[in-house]
Amino acid sequence: MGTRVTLRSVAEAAGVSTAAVSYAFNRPDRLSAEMRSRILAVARELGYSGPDAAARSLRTGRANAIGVIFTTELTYAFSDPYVLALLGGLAETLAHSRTSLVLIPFVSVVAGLTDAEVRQSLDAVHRAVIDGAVADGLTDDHPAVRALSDRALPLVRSSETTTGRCVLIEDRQAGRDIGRHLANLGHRDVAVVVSSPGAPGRIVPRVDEATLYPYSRNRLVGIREGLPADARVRVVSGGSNAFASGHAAAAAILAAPDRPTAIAADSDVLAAAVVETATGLGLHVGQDLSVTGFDDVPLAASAGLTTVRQPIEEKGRLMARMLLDPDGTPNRVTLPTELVVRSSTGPVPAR
Amino acid sequence: MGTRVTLRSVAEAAGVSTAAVSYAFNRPDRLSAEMRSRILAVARELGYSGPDAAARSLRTGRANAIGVIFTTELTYAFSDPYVLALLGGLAETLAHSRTSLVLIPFVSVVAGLTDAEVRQSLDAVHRAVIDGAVADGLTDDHPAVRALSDRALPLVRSSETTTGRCVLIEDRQAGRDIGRHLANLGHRDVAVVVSSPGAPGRIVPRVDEATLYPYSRNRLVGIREGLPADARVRVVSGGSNAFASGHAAAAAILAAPDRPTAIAADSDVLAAAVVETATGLGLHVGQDLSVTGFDDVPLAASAGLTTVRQPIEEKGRLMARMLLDPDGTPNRVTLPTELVVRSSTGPVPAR
DNA sequence: TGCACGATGTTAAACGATTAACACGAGGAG
DNA sequence: CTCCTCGTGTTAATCGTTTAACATCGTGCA
Repeated sequence: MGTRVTLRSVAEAAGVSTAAVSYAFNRPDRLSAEMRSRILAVARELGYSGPDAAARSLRTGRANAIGVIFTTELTYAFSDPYVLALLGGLAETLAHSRTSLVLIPFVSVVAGLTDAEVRQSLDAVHRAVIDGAVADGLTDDHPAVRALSDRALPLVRSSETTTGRCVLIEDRQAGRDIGRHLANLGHRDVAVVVSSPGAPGRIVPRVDEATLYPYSRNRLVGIREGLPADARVRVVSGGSNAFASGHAAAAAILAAPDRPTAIAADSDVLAAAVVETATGLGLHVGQDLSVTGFDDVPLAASAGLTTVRQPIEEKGRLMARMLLDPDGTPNRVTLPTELVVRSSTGPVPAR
Repeated sequence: MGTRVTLRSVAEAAGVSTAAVSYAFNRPDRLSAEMRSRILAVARELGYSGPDAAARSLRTGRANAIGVIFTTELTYAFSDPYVLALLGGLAETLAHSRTSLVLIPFVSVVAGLTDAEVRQSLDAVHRAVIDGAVADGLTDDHPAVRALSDRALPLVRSSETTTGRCVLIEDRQAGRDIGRHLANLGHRDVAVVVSSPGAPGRIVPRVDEATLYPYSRNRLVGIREGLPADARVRVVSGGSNAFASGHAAAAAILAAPDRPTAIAADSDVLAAAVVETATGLGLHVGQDLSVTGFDDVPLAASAGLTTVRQPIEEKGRLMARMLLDPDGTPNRVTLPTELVVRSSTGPVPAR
């Protein structure tokens, strides 16, 4: 009574082998209908609810689940439209293959984490029972990525990697599109708000640019290329991809006496926050100040943001497919982006 | 070379027992520093990345993960602000206990699913390696809930249950608040848009009300109680909790020659869609037509929706805590709600 | 009649780890 | 000097399945 019901106890109660019970649950065709229903009857009677998930995973080597890990902490993730679109894409592909989505909480690698905290985070990565993982925006040397590839799990990433599989967009080219668009409008003084673990509003010195997320860095390089050589570009930390961070960054930028004529943000969320802040200061966005975003999430359209559209859901679908069917899919895919011009950008004001 | 590196192979290579290797990874205090570092060195050399997750789960009986299952399909879930808030709450509690969140794809039980599809869905529930689960809005007799409780997993729900643990809100009381509010404004003809698996826009006959989601049913009962006895109440299916469904339901309702003076929706998303549709038809919401929502998600404030606020994130936090610490938390909690009046409701138009 | 074959069960070897229980030697207390 | 304890390491049982390989038997076919 105190002991748990297992495959074995069912087998004993039914007077058959454990193999038979296993087949009854997994391979109906291997058993006569009569035997099968007898076994299932006994199982039901004993309150046996089918093979144990963990044991099954161990034995078969399959978990029927894939992990997901983000640059941002899980708690924030659910308010980030980019992440949501990606998850939506993943879920769509997974929906009909009885594969679950395991969201691994990873305390993001901001400064000042104790060793113990990092270790505990990594522990979650090690203990996740999964067949593969999707890592969004993480570099090769990110501890979580390392942990995953150490585990020899199939891994699909959304940033450049020489070793693994990835789904990319041309961040640099997209940056160039933005830079050129602003240049054509006459802008020569641009602030770039990058997603970065630092405190929002802080100026990112040139030497630190190497530490930015790869996509941020690439976009930044592109923006510089798209602008004339003599343009001024200041790089400002946008903190996490959230409204509050965007507000803080915008406030810092707009408080400067020689404020820029345009602000290019790393995401639509940040850009929308910049717009809000600017509007609050009495600025007319699209005239006094131009603002660009990135991603073209639904928010962008309603906020009238000029932005770069990337097919996020398609990215998710593709990543999932690359994980589920490693042989039927390429190692590396680059998806197209497109500059979408709306009302948040306009000619540089006549001084 | 072809064979996988395991705890055992490391032990052999290092000339120690498997126990020692296990301790090296799990219980540093059980080993001398020297021995431990020697073992870790050998492990690194062999490319051993730590104990296998599935084996560990089997042996310890812990998965370090909890499952989540919704009434809505996973693909839609990520665009449902209610779900996102709940997930946010869950994640918040889980963040620091190295527990992952397993999103189980369950093909929702709409009509016309083949047996095979349902079975496959249930399979995902059976195969999920988890320590417990959160089920949002599902009844006792939902197949997925049954599967979970058969597995004898701790389960926390957000709907009334005699047997298990749950976090509730007073749906009926909240409904009464809405009904009374509308009654005070003079409304006597109200359409209620309920979340239901049926096609949006369809009238739900009285006999079918028993099949609604429990929270829908309770709110509906409350609304009826809040309205005068002679008021007319028509119940309309809102389909899934998405804008498109809301539009369809609203279109159907507003097309009727004797259209109601107020529409009470089961969620803010549906309500916002109703507002859009009505506005598109030239109606002035708050004057020509009153609309109420439910949840008070961020969307509600910007849309000016009169709605009932429920503490969704708190719900999530609580559910997670009840799962992680079954002994330190009560079996059953009821959270408060509050009617929030905004501009989407107003006095019934003067005929 | 003989025989190969499909259908149906069983045997038993993994899968990769965790952890009581025990063994052993060194050092401290009495 | 003896006994107890503490720190380290090992032995071996166990977690609950899956599945190749084999045994058995009734059948259809030449």
